[in-house]
Order: sequence, then C-alpha cells, then structure tokens
Amino acid sequence: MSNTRPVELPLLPSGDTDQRDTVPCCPPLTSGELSRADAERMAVMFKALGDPVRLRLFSKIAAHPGGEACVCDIQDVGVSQPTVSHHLKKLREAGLLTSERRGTWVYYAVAPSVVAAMAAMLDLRDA
Amino acid sequence: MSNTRPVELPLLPSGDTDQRDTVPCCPPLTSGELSRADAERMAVMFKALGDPVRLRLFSKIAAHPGGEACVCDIQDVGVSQPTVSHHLKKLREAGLLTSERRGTWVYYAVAPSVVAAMAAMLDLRDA
DNA sequence: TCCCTGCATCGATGGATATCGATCCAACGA
DNA sequence: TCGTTGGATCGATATCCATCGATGCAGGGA
Repeated sequence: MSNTRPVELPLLPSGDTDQRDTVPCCPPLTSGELSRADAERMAVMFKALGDPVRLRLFSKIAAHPGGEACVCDIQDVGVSQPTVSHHLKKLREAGLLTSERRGTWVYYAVAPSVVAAMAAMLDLRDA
Repeated sequence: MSNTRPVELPLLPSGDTDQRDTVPCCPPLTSGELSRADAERMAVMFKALGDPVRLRLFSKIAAHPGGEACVCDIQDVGVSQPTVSHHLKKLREAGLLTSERRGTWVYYAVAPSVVAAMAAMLDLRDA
C-alpha cells in the first residue's frame, strides 16, 4: 500500500526535480472555473486543517523555532498516542508537514511552500 | 432549530455591533498554543473548504463579478440540487458566504473579511 | 385561484473518519 | 542479548457526513 505519498504540489520554483505536468496547482479561487482534479487536490489540503486536533498539532509545530518539532513535544492535545500519530500522518499526506527520523525521535516540520500556496488561494485581492 | 447561525467571527473593525468577548479570533497559526475553542472555530472554516464540491461552488461565486452569484448560475457541479443546497448551507454556516433572497432567486456572496482572516492564519511570515 | 419554477428541508443510506486498545518495529542502553 | 522507550500500524467501533429522492414553501405569472 503506497498511498502514503503526499499530494502532488510542486509549485516551488526550486529547479528541475521531476517536474511532471502537474499544473502550478491551485490558482486563486477567483480565477473562474476550477477543474475537478484541482478541486480534489485543494480539498485534501483544506480538509487536513479541518479538524481541531490537527489544527492544534500543526499550530504547535509551526510555533516551534524553525517550524519543526519532535512528536514527543506536541503529544499533549488530549487524545491518545495512536490518534496523534494518525493525525500527523494525515497532515503529512496532505503535504503540509514533512517528517524525519533522528535517532530515537521523529521530527515533523511545516512545509512552508504548501502553506503559502493555500494562503495564496484565499487571496481574493480586491474582488 | 436555530443552529443555522454562522460561526462567531467578528474581527472586522466595523464598529460596535454587539462586540461580545469573542477574542479577535484566529491568530496566525504560529502564535504558540491554540485554545480548544479557537481550534474548534477555525476548524469549521477550513473544513468548509475541505470538500471538492464546496470548493467549486465557492470558486464559482468568488469568480463572479462582485463576488456574488445566483444559485441558478452555479448549480452545475455534478451533484443534485438538494446536495448543492446542503453545501451552500455549510459554507454559509462557516461564515464564508452570505445569502440574500431577491424575488424568485437567492444570491450567495463571499464574505471577504472571513476569507481574509483564513489567509492571515496561514501567513507563516518568515518562520 | 392555479400552476410553475427556484431553493430549502426531510428522512434514509452508504461510505468516510476519529478514536481507542493492542501490537509491532526501530533505536538505544545495560 | 534483553529490556525500555518513541512512534507507527492494526482491527474494531461509533459517529459524522455527502448524497439522493420526495416533499415543502415562497414568488411570480396566467
């Protein structure tokens, strides 16, 4: 089961890293029609933040210096350890977080470009 | 049942309209801890955009001149009429849309301040 | 007064998901 | 090699929710 791959969302002008034909993803919501595929991709990201527990986990990580934190430092959100793990996985699959193991501990970090992309979608300019 | 009241989300510097002690709602997600109540409020808004159909409906409305549209102009999103109505209600309850009847038709409009607030939450600045 | 049209609401249903305890696996230390 | 600790995965369950057809209701003709 390889459904752990994060949502496709390049859009960082990093370079030539396997730049498939994924559209620059997610134009501002005012840009007329929205393809079914784009809507699906964007919905995954918004849905990831559409849960109070995930919001608090994400907030704790974002508030940590460097936008990264050890799981052991953010586990106190009122639910069991398996549930925390489940929510962190959801956030990672949505592309909002990345994870890395360092020895005994696992660190989760905010993916700034993806979050910025979400903010850009909500930029209605003047409207 | 009066559970149709939109989410509490003043934060617009409009004036003195019954300004209860609702905190200015929803600081940037990097601002340390997030209270359970705030997380709940914010989650409702993100969850509202966490569905492809709702995202397309919202997009269509936002793309219309003036950020408002008649239901009859946006119904073509691939689901039944009751389902469209259900999703529009969800978006309205989340505070992202307002609705107004004009004769035979009902118009939905984007609530710019609320959308801007969501964008502000995602502003991680430098981090 | 009917009838038609535009939306909202109701009730049912199937699928998604948040949550948990139990268990497994990786890293580390004794 | 064993035991301990951090974290992920599994399997079960209860709740939520997206969707539909049927129905109700308001506005506007005829």
